[in-house]
Amino acid sequence: MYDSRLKKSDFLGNPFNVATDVLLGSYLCSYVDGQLCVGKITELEVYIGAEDKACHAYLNKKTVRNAPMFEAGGCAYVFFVYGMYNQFNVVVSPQGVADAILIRSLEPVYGIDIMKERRKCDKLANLTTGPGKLCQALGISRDHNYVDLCESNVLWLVTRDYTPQSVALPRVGIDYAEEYKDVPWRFIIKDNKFISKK
DNA sequence: CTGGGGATCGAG
DNA sequence: TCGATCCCCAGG
Repeated sequence: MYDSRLKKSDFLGNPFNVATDVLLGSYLCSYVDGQLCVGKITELEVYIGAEDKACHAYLNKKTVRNAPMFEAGGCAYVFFVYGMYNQFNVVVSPQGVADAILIRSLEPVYGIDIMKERRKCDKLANLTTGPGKLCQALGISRDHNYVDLCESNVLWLVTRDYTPQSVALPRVGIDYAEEYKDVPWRFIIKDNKFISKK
């Protein structure tokens, strides 16, 4: 189990299809400090470089920080915010197109004791329900920026084993994004309780 | 609700 | 070089 990896071509379709038909319900796996952790992706957000005011690469503007977004689909983009948290994104689309999917919540599947230790928290529902929390729980840091999720033995993705029903919602924490503030580009697994916000 | 915390990037 | 701002979270 957990050996049926997502492959390069899985990341190259329309970003919204990749989000709901490939990534939602698939498994994010990390092997950090000798510890395997696995979580099912229950919540994510789509960011589109060319037009999206909430996207780091709005207007395809490339900077040192967002450069990974311009890599080909399957690349990891990890960035640091608010002085203490990391956020993990899966880059999608072909090289040169700066689209990415922010992973917002997971349902813990394996390595739960390690997650509890890293998070200094015993409550299952609080381990991975937020983009900063899940990075902490799985040991994801900026060391993993640019990791090739199709090849890495540190951070990778495994195909989902069923087709979850998805629900579209507005994205979180982007009040500055004007007309893109309320677009329903956040997707969750219907009726799953491992979600960051109602 | 509040504020900590540090990297980032564009303005000057 | 500086400083406003940031795809958040824990604690009260």
